[in-house]
Amino acid sequence: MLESFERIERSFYEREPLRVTEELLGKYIVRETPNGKLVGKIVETEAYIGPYDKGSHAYNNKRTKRTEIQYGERGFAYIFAIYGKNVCFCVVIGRKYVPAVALIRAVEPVSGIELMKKNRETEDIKNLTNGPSKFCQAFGITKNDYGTDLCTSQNLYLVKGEAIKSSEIARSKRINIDYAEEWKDKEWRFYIKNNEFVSRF
DNA sequence: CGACCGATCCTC
DNA sequence: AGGATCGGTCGT
Repeated sequence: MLESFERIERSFYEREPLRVTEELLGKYIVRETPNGKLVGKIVETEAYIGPYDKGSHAYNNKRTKRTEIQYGERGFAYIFAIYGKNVCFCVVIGRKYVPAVALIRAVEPVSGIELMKKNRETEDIKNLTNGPSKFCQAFGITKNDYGTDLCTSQNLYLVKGEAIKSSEIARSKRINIDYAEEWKDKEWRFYIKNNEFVSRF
């Protein structure tokens, strides 16, 4: 299935942010753990483009300890805590000093499903990875993974997958950013049509 | 150091 | 539809 298992190189991320966000669909995220390997196919993403996007943590170039990684090179992991126990996983896709990230909102479980069930404490496959924090929980992603270089890490990385036809891709407004004023209506969310692991239909 | 609040999830 | 839950951030 993953014969090629070719890691995504940095040049993939070094392109126009919305295009990268869309083309992450169909790629695979791999997590190596002492208890086994977890693999998921990315089925839903969102773009956050800091300098002018009021939905972004780095809006107006806000630079704090949390957002610092967004100001570095592309292909690194931006992970943030939200609502207590939860974290979300993003990939830095803005060129140096220009904060921008692609949020991975949902993946389709591919392998390591038993371990995902254990991590999520549920047997319901549909409920393992169909949300940004659910997927992180299933994959054991924590704040410790903040700043990981996805192009060189042995524990957490992205690999090439099937190209998704544009006719199979849907686009919409982003989720849960009502505070973002005029930017909340930007259609910067991408997902694979009719995929049952997308967070919301 | 206290207060506010969220790129969510879960249960009702 | 509403509560849980706590780290990041900022103001005092």
